[in-house]
Amino acid sequence: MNNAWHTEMLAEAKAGGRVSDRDIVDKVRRAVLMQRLPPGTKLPEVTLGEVFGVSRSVVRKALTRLASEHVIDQRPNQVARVRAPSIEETRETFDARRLVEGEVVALLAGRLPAEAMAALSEQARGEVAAFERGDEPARIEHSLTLHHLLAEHSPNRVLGAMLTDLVLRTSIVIALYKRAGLASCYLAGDHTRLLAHLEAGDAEAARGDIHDHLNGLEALLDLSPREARIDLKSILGRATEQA
Amino acid sequence: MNNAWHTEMLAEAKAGGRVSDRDIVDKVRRAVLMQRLPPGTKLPEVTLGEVFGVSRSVVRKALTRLASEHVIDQRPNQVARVRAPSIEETRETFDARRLVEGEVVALLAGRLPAEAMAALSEQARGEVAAFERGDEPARIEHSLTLHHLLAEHSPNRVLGAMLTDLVLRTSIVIALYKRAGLASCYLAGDHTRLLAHLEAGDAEAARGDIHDHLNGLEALLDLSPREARIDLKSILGRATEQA
DNA sequence: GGCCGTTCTCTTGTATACAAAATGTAGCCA
DNA sequence: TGGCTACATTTTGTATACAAGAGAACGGCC
Repeated sequence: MNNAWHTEMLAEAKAGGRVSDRDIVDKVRRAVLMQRLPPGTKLPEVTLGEVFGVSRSVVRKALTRLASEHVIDQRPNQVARVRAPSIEETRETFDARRLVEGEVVALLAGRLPAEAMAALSEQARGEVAAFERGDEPARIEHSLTLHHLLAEHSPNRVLGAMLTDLVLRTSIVIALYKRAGLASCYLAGDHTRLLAHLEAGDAEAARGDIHDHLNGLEALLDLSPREARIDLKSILGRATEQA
Repeated sequence: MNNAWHTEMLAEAKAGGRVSDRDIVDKVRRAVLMQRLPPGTKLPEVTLGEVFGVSRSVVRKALTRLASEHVIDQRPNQVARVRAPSIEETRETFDARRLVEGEVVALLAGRLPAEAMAALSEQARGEVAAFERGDEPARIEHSLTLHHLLAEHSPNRVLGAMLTDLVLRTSIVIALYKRAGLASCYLAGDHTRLLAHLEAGDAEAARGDIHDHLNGLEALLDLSPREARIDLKSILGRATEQA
């Protein structure tokens, strides 16, 4: 039984002091994003409770939130499991994000205050630096932050909230379906180009940048049906192994 | 203290036998949609528990789900309240729905199986009939079902789920901001026209139909800022009245 | 040897008890 | 009269106990 993540999370949890359901959500989400919790991993309520030092009440609330974020699957009378989005859903998630993020950046073009542009540029620069020194986790962090900033600054907050969700979901499937042997899902220049068009106020160019960026990202994934089956098997294998 | 809805819900609840969190979510959602629960109405956990004959555990789960559906506001250490979307959010919700539903119907054009088309037509016909006999609740029901069917048949299920959420949210704000004295928010022919274009497979025409339909709906609302203040006052008045 | 039913354990579903926070109220003082 | 503080009530946050269901292991049977 693989329960290495127990001790890892416990260490992080203790450092922060008291833990609330939000802490659990953040930690689990991060662990899924970083693939420390592979799809299919069971997340029993008592176990999580022991790990974080809280009762099942808090854990249950956290699990409910994680389910609404599409991070885990929660079925009645069954242990919650880390979700394994299908190939089909992956494609649909990318399509949805193209639509929503394209609209958001089009709305955003030429409207971003200087400080927001500066924050975005900082993330873009940080991503380049992290890539060049081979620090993939840090690069992902910067890239995620950049897109989350776009979502936060969306003039349309409803679309912004949707984008936040879609960014998380695409990140999860990228980690899941990243072509084996690929060190990084970095697309040089994409973010810089987008930021330039945003500052110039060219809405359609920005929308095009987003489309190109997401197409490029999707092309880095291995979404062939044959591989999908193999992946499914390994997921199921892992699931029983950790039961 | 106005607690008429207690007895009303209780009656409905008892009829169904055992109640689960899903039942509570459905009933409260419906009540909000039908404006039996005006914005600002407090929803204390114990009260709901007594009404439905369940403990706070179940109620809490239901409230969490309702909050994730944007039906209620849940703040820490505070009683849950029926949400009152602002004028600004109303406009943004309509914009988001135009984008998403437009894309969904564009994807759907020419791809709907005969049985699905038949189900959609039936709802459209039912809406006309309900309008003509002046049964507004039934008309709303048919209209809602029609749009939910569109969302369910979306080839892209991620967008479909988003559309389901947006349909609910727009329905709530329509009920909220409907111009006073307007008997119905019915736009004759809109749904029929859309269905014709869907069957003909004209994606862009269908997208246009959705844009027109939502523009027409939005035009029926009273979204002037001056009125907004008055509405806010009345909302606050109601909230204290029912405290 | 393989398949099926039973039991047994583990996990979730629900209810309740207690603690903490916030709100509302009354009384006091300037 | 107006505002403020202290108290009382209400309501949520958390933990725990018990019940019900699902899944796994075991034994019997074909």
